[in-house]
Amino acid sequence: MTKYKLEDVAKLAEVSKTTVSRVINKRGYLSNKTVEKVYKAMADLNYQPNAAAQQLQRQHTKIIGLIFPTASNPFFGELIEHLETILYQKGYKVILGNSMQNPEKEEDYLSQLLSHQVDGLIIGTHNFNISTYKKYSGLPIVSIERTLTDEIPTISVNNYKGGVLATEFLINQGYRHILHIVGDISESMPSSYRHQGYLDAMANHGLKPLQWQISFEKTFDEKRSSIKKMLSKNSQIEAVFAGNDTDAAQLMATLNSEQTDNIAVIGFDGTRLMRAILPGMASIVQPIEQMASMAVQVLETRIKGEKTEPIYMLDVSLYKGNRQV
Amino acid sequence: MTKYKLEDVAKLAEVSKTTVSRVINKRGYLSNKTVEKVYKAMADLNYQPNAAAQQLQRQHTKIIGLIFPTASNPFFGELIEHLETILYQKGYKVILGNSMQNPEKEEDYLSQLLSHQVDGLIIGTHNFNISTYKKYSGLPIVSIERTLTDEIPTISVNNYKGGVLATEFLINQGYRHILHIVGDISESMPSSYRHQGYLDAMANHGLKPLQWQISFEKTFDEKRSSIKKMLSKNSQIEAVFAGNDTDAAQLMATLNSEQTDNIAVIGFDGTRLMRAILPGMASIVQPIEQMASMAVQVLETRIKGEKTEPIYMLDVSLYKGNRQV
DNA sequence: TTGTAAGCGTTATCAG
DNA sequence: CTGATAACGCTTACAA
Repeated sequence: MTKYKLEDVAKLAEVSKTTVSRVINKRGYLSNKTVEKVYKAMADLNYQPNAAAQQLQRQHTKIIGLIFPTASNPFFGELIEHLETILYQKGYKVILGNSMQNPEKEEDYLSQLLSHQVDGLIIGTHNFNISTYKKYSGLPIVSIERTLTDEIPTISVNNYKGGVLATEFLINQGYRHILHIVGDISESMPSSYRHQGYLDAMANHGLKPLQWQISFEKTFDEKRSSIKKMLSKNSQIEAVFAGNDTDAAQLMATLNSEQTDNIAVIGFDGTRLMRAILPGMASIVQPIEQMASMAVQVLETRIKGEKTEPIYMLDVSLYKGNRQV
Repeated sequence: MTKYKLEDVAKLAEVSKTTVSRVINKRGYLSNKTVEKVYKAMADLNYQPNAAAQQLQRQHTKIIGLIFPTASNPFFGELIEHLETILYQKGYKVILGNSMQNPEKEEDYLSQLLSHQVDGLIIGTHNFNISTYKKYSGLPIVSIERTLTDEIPTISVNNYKGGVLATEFLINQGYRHILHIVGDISESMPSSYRHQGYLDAMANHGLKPLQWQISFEKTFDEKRSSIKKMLSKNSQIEAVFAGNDTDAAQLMATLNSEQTDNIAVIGFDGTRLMRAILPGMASIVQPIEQMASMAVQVLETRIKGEKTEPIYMLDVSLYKGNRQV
């Protein structure tokens, strides 16, 4: 409420500002008597140090910036939650920015946050061409599932394997006309390898690939129309491998309402939420918590100025879905 | 990368620090010529002001703290996303803290963030007794769906009406044995009024209330066991009003897997996500975006030091669910 | 229209 | 063991 400063504490404890600072930071030699006096004074005033002053002096903020498309998608929601949890344990706070459908905002966050407002950045989005990121190379940035520049390390999963796993899961059940719903296609998205996995698995079994594109940024309403159009244009399909779980779930809802639940579906992400509320839906599960802790670990070595690998790839696994909960 | 300061820009542009500061903040009279020189110098150096120094001087941070149980629940995910979007437009950044199952963390965020690290706080959680909050009264805090102290304004929805609406929706379909799944019960949670609405609606129709408790903090696995137990102990029930959508969805999944889909279910929250992937599930929808903008609006008047109401109540509506998507 | 100097609240250096 | 004093990088009177 009323804002006290070091000086007020010092006065009350009848010592100097330096001494107070020392007891707060537990630095140097202090007599027990003064330590106690100071603690008492701090408690009496309910003193809290001014973060801005500390940051200015210490030259770091102990804040990490998180830039993701949206907090409302379960995958990002869970990722953000894990990141915050891990970072908090390490003494960091977290500034969150949602960049969805707003490249200017993304660039704004990048430049503002990096100017002494955060100690590092974890990015799971990018609406720019690589060149925009070039000027940030060398800074403590880690990217999740995006390729930004050669300098910025990427935390990724084995998307190719995921694509193969999903496709073969469907093929093994006897389906032949299998469609793949792809999201945004860009070389900077490792998720494109899911598509390659699908393509290769289909080819290996002599099957003809079919695909449909639904951009991640579309609203649910737009996605629903797109799904319906896809269904009406591909009457022969028997199974669908969706690029992510929400698309898969929306597809299942549509099939359900049209009594065509003989079409098999598999998604991608395997969040806790989706497996809890749609346990019957198969999915490729990403190790979200592991991705978060790897991202933090790599970011920390970056902050220390140490060398990191260009890419860290984690494993995925198949969740077959289970109607017998 | 290399960190430049005002002085470096000033030197390059051959003016004083003051002048550079003026052009950055567009304050006072400047000749076009100097303005341009300065802009050029800033661009050349890719200069970015030091946030800590600005904050120290200006005595505000333009950061708002958001403390919520978890980012991974769709309701909070969407709420957080809307809050971030609105706050960003108003020039604020957002520090996010998840407090779930960690009261110490919550208190830590409270005290740390309020000490000059943020200009205000939006809180959607509380693991404490009211007294802990007393010392923060008067500070720029707004709470969402929690009652903290008399001093802290609450943004809430008409939970009572929601409870009535949900219950009557089921009654009107002819169900008589209707169970209500309640979450955490505490006077500080306006959501308790959902329960009261249920109770009153049942009584008005001469029906006997039945309830089951599932704490919000439980894991999905724990919730699933609890749901199964509830089902086996209440074989006579025909319909369930769940306190939130994820519980409702998990219940539906369980019913589904046990071929007992003759039990009707209605949830509470009505997030975009849930309505998209489970369009068949009825729910009471909260106006999440409106709650976010109301929270920001009230917080801003608090920051200005102006008076606010103790409570702001928003309306809810019934989403009947729709199997014909 | 521009510059000088003081001050925001800490921490670090250097004396004592 | 403790205390002056000078930074940290910016904004803002007050002068010119």
